[in-house]
Amino acid sequence: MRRILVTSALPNANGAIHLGHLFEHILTDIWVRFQRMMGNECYYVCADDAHGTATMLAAERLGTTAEAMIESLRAEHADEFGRFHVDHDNYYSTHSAENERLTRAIYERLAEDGRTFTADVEQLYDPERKLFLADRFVKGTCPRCGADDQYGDNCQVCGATYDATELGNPRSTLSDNTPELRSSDHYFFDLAQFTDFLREWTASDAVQPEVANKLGEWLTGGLKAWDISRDGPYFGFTIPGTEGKYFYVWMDAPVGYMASFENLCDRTEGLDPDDFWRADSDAEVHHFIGKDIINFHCLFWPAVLRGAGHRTPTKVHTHGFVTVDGAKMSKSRGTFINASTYLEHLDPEYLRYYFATKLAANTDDVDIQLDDFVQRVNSDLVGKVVNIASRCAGFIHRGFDGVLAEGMHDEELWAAASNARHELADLYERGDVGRAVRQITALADRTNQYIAEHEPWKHVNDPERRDEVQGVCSLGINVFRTLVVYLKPILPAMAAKAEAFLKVEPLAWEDAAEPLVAHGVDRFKPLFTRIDRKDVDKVVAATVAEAETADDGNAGSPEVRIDDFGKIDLRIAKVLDANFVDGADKLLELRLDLGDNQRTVFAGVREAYDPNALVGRLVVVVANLAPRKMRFGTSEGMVLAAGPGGEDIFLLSPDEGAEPGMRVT
RNA sequence: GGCUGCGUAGCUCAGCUGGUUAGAGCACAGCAUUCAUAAUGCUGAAGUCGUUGGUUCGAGUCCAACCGCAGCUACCA
Repeated sequence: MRRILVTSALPNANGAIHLGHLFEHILTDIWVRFQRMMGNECYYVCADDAHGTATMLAAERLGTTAEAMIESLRAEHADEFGRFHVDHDNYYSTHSAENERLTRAIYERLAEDGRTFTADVEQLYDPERKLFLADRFVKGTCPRCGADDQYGDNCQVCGATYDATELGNPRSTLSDNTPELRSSDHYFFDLAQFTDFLREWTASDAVQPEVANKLGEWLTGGLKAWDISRDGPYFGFTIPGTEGKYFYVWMDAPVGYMASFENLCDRTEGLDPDDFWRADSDAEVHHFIGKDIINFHCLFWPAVLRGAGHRTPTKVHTHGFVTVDGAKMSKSRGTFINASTYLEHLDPEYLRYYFATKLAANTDDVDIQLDDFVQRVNSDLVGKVVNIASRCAGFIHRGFDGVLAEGMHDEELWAAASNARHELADLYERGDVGRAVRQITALADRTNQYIAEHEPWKHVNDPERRDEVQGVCSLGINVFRTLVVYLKPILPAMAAKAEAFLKVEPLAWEDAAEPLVAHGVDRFKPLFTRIDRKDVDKVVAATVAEAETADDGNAGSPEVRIDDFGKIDLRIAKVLDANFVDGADKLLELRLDLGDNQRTVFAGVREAYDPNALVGRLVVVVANLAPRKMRFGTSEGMVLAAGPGGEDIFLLSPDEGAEPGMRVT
């Protein structure tokens, strides 16, 4: 028996679970369920990746603490994966005591052995927000082609790569201020020391060939040291022996796999993390990741493990990205589908099956075609596989008290179905699930042909041929049973219903070796209903609607024309009255004078302004904003303010002389 | 720009180390059938295998260039 620890990449703790995450977790879960059916001891852990500047900023925007935000999202993520039948043994967070201890221990070991060093780094700093700016938070002019509005790492126009410090006219995307150059000590992991080891490791079968090619590019180019520290403010773990220095999120994220597993071990008798992670462990560790993060998992992580005296991963399984109808997932097209939206309209097993048909052991992108999705599920599962049981069960019940025949009516067909377990196991093991599904549906085709050839409906009333009818339908049900075994890693809920129909214990892989003979089965009830294309359309429509109401205040705004701006009626208004709103911790209710009319507007400025201080002052409002029903009443406009939220909100007001009702142009 | 991968019937894909008229499923058309969640079976139509050159007795399969798509290009998670 193999002992296997499996992980999926850690979803970010500042966003919802969407199709991309589901693809990865479902494909991992299929592999895990297969291993368990084979009788292997297989643990599957994951966690939310909680750390980083982005988490900190997202929490600020929401006006809450990072800890509160990540815990509520963690619970939500775990619940949604569960509803897609993704069977994590533990869904934890990287912001945990276990992870902090493990990350520090690994770091200290690396530091003691001379695997790390410090160096002075010059970086852009936003004096207003008081933080060092990562590349994505700086924009400016490309130093090579002069294109404006480019991010701090590379130019979208000419493709040049550069340091953020080389940008012309840099500005912070967080505050729009001009950042200043500051230097700071950074801690580095000296990856180059592991070049020989990594060359060897990547040449083993630990990674797919195309991944090895990609890694070869970095290996021959020479490995750079990894900057594993960040200056505060940052949401993460502090580096031991420093002040205001934090571990970069990619230092503690993969350690989060170990931490999640350790947390599981703590509440599981007889399970010891060291059995899986010590250097000479004979257990297996498998990581499932997307191709965007192979450098972290196939260079950095194995080197860190090696340097810290742990075992290295048995295998990193890399997959491609999900596209929908041939294009990147898009909110406006309604294809950036969140788990929660999908669940409102469709059965999770539809998606699991469709993903399975697309799975291969390569890094190609996987395209979801919505029409194809509906057709494949309806035709393969309902029309072919489930149909076999559906059409045979009636005869067995009407003529034979629901009891299957003693022998196999067609030995050859039975052997084909039963023996397929060897090759299918091989395909599952390799991750070539799409090919496995094709072979499974081919078996279903063959079985439907077989039933059509023997026409049991013609002979069921002929006493001479009763045995034949029972034999044909019993074999049909037996083949169906093997198909359930083979599909069970993909369709656990359908398999459970089929097990109830067959009146058998939960099926294991080797159950396909022997048929059911002289065995009573239940009456047949539908195991699976067809997808209605209309429900798919509802998911798309709901996704579009979500995108329209979403607050994307941190995204870069598209260019607009003067007439676009003209559509917005901005007016000067005078605050007549301002009051707290019962039950709302962020809102104030404002009564505004717009010259020719008065309005009630709710503004999210409670944490920043005392209502009494607002009465009498002039503000700017969007006067033609569609009225919005809120929990506490209807808001008839929007008061303009700037700032990230919480206590840092700054109302706009006009210079002396402006009067209520004046239009802002 | 560099790099990695991909480009085969309307759609999803299979074609291993080059070798007879390029395969399957879905969709489509016709026929059959009615046991089954209008499910199933049979037959058929449909491809200059991204383009152009090359290697070879012979290339979808190897090489080169080009075109198109996706991704990566290391302090974005």
